[in-house]
Amino acid sequence: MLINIDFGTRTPIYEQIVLEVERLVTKEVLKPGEQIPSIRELALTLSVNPNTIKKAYDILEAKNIIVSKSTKGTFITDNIKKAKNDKIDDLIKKINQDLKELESLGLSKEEIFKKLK
Amino acid sequence: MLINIDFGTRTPIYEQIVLEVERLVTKEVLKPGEQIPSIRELALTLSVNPNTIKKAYDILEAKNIIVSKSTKGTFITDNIKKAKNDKIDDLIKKINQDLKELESLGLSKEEIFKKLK
Amino acid sequence: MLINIDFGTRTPIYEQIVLEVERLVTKEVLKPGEQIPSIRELALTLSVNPNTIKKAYDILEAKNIIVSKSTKGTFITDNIKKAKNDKIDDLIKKINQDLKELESLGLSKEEIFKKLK
Amino acid sequence: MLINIDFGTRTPIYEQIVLEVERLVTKEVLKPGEQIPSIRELALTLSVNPNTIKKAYDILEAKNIIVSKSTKGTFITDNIKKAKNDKIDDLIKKINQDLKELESLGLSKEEIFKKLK
DNA sequence: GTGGTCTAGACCACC
DNA sequence: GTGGTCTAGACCACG
Repeated sequence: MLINIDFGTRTPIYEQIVLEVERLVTKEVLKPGEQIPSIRELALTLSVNPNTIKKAYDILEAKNIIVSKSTKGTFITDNIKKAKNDKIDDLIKKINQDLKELESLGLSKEEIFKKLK
Repeated sequence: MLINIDFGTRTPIYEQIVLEVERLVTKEVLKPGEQIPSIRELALTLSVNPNTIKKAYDILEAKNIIVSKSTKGTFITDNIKKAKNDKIDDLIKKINQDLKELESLGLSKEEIFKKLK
Repeated sequence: MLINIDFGTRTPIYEQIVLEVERLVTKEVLKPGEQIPSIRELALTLSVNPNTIKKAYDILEAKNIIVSKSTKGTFITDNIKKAKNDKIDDLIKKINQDLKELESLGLSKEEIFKKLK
Repeated sequence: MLINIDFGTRTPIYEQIVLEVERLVTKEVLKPGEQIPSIRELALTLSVNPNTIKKAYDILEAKNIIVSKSTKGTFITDNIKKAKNDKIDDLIKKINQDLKELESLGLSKEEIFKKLK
């Protein structure tokens, strides 16, 4: 599982892991029903304390993104569309806030859109 | 000086102050050369420890947005245009990242722009 | 870490610490990636308040000389060459200013260079 | 009297005035026996508190660079050569320290002298 | 009164 | 244990 952790940033590691898993899910790299690494395994590959992985998995389970079946392993949930839509709404909201900010700095919509890729 | 602090948020107080001053400067509410409240004064009006204000002012000074003249007070720098341009560049960069993220989630440019205000 | 502090001088303690760490880095006593003492530890060995060490470390971090990783410790940055070159440029600049000053006092280049070691 | 003061620097104003007068004396812009501005006059032209000028003049008098004859005014001393030689020795000492520092950073004498103007 | 420095000590999240 | 934040309060030089 391709997860990037940035040590030395303010956002805690467990939160970064949550975000990374969400990212992989919404981009459909991880698909519904698919099994993800065990806590101990991921802890090793990321060089991170198992407690930290546990915390991240707990949060992901509370968000209905993963489900852990004891002794069997941990799996991606079936109801993924909601996660994806939430992500999209979040991004749209962020962009709209930034656009508002730019306009309040005196830029016109045309000027802004010219700068966007 | 109209500064709103949200206690009980993860972003530290001193950082909120930095952002608020930057906001007031980029929106030209605070103008070059203008004197801003003394450390003690702002500490009182915000009900915050003077050391916290000092830290915020230190960061703003490191960013060349204000200058502290001992025994005289603290003032907005003359070269403010850079601060404003930096802010704009930051925002544009953030938006472009979010747009890229949205496209990688399968949305077309048309779909995205329809949702923007 | 061999740091000498001169209490009872006009230059503040935190600044002396910054200079000492820079010195150790430019002289490659401290090497990229190396861990330096924790805030509390250095505070104890120098008999100085942790807040003072923190301030020094903050400045060094702003200068890209060290990075603080929460719960892990504080480390020397990888891009040290810049720090070293900055130091050299600083010194050259200082010397050139002093040379100019000496010439303006009526000394010829020959007279000056005779006095240098 | 051409004196430049940099407000907003760590070195106190009275000290800057002392240094400036010394500079003018060693460069023989101000000559032995010459009268310099009264405290009140200089205070006005520099927009500085008279107490500050007083403090600077006191120090300059203690250093035997000026002498104030009450009701007559303040004058440059006759024994100026010492002031000049002190200044030169100071500068040479500073340069030698910086040269040593540069060598300890691994630069050879040739490399250093190539960079000097 | 202004900014600048420093101490002592507390609390927090994270691991 | 680590770094990060914050408070309370003291002292200083300067003007």
